[in-house]
Amino acid sequence: MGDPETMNKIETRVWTSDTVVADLERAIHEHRLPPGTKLGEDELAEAYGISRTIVRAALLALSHRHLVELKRNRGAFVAQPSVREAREVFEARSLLEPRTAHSAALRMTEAELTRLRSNIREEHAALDAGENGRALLLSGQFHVEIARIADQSTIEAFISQLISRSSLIIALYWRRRAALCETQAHHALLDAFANRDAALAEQLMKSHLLDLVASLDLRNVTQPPMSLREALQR
Amino acid sequence: MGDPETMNKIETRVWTSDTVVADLERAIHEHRLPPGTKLGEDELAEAYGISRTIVRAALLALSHRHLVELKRNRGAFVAQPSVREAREVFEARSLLEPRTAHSAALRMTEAELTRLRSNIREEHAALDAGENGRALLLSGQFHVEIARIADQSTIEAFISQLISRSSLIIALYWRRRAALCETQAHHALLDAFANRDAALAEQLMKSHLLDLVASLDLRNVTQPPMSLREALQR
DNA sequence: GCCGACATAATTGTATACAAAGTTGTGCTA
DNA sequence: TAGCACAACTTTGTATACAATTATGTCGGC
Repeated sequence: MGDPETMNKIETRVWTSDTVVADLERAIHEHRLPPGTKLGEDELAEAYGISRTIVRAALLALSHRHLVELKRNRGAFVAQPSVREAREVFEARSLLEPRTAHSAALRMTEAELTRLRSNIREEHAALDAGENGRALLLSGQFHVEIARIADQSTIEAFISQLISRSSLIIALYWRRRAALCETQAHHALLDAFANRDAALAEQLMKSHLLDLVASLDLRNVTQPPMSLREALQR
Repeated sequence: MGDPETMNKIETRVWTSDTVVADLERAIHEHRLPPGTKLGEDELAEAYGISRTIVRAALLALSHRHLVELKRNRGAFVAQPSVREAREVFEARSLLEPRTAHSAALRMTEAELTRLRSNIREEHAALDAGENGRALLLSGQFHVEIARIADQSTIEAFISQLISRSSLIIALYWRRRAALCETQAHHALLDAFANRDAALAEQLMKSHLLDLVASLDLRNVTQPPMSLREALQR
């Protein structure tokens, strides 16, 4: 594919294992790299202008977060969560996020409220601009931000992972319907936070997650591939 | 240090990244590798009879589980959770494990009950034999087994990680007192499971975790090192 | 005698070479 | 022509060589 210039990322930046992980995770979260996409080591190494060593470390990290599936002697692929895994992810979220929202409501400061408000605003703007991937990323960041405000970095790390995996789940199982319900739920949560109503925030988060699961098509039919690309690469 | 034979692991076994991770994780969990221990790459590579490539992958995996801390250009060390991190780990456990015990109670079969009973028996035997490390490992496996029975592999993975980290926390902050309370709590849980009393199991797990935190000395004094070895290697 | 700078050694970070496994394409046979 | 076997190619797995960074030990100056 042409000369290296065309496929390289920003030339000046130094890519380390962590920055490559962040870059790939973002791309996955935004659905620029859909589930099942092959992530060849040489391909990535050339794209980032680094050696396979760093790429492998990044892919290993992503596989530990269940965003990438490593098949021995076959390569790395963007993960394709099963229906089972999808249910499990949202089960885990339902255990973690409502209580975390509760804690966050009690610790919320004005500055943090402002941050959340601007997040919702950006998400809205992205939706209006038709940038669905970016909107989904921002929507996820809203949830992670709440965990951060709760000041529980361990739980935050779990939630962050679950949110990323949720993005893959949405890519696979989302049934196109109302896209606005998301931001509405976030608005409601924000009001609860603004009023420091922890109990309400907890309840709203719980409902929000149930709504999310309900908006998925988790019947076992058409389970694994859902795209012809997968049919040939597995 | 002498000829390679003396420091090698079992010669016949083929060590892969995953098996090395499991081996090291077990050693950490059993306190054979106490917090702060330097894990040199060449040292490990020679011990396992593999190259540094595999060792690095293993250390990377362990760092993602927060069992090993990687300091750039300094090396890998068995993690030393801060008081803050200790509190966070048990906060996360308190969100995950009680509900998981609830689910497990509803799904418990006779075979699984037998497994849990034998686990408690082995833990008792280990304690009697003075093998505290092994007892701690078995105690942790009891909790992970419950998550497995609940049939939620995603939550199980989180709990498994938290249990391993708890082992480090116990190594650092355990205040020597009653050592038997552990097995008593597990016995009580077992009875609840045997009676399929999900509500009771949930409550018992909640109490058990509170007792565990209470048995730790999480005052901020003497926080980081706690051993002279650390004083010089950081 | 104590402190700082420089040289040396040890350890980790990265790239690359080679080996192993898998995939694909071709040609032979039935 | 369909199916199988073999060979060439591609991609990943592992080891190792080299570079960069940090730690250590020594020497000289104050």
